[in-house]
Amino acid sequence: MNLGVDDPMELISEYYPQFYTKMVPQQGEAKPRRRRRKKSKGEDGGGGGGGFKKRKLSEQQVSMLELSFGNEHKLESERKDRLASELGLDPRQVAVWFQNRRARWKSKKLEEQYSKLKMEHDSTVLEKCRLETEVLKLKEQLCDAEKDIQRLLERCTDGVSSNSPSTSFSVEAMDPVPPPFLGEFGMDGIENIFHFSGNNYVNQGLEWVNLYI
DNA sequence: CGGCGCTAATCC
DNA sequence: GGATTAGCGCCG
Repeated sequence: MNLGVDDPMELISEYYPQFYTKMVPQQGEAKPRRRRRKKSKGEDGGGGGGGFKKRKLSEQQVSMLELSFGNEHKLESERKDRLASELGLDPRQVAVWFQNRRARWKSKKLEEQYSKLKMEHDSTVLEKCRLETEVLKLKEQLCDAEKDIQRLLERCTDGVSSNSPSTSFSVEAMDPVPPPFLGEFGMDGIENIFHFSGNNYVNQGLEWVNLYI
């Protein structure tokens, strides 16, 4: 977002860097002092003493580096050396600054990805919930339709001789026990139901169920 | 070599 | 206490 630079002087510094940075003496004075004590390993003798103050880069230096980073996150050694001399820094400092900056950029991007993923997840959970209630609703409709069918069948078979084999046709077609692969949705005899009721809404509404079976 | 991860040290 | 600067070790 912020390509940075609210101060026009910093833009000028892009074109006259050596001039500009000369006016900004390193606030701690003291030339870049590396070699810092850390846990064990390779303590090269020499002057390795104690009082290293950590010099902070000046605002101008940082904004120049930011500008440069905005153009290109990688730092080829030519650019490194040029930047270093323009800013009056050790090339190593420039390299370190870019490394740290890349690390910050990466973790920021990671965080953005995370929150984006989280939002997607949340809305997916919401959608799942919505679909589950829809399933419930449709199951209820299905149940009602089955009851209607049952009632109509009973009405049909009432006045007719009960031991005629021809009367059992639809009752058997309406097997009330769902086949195992349809179990959860109880879609037994579903074609018969649709033919019978001609309920287009239910028909369309259940189309998606086919995706699950 | 330079990059990166990890981490200490330091600044604010 | 988070941000910044830097050292160290490892990898390609």
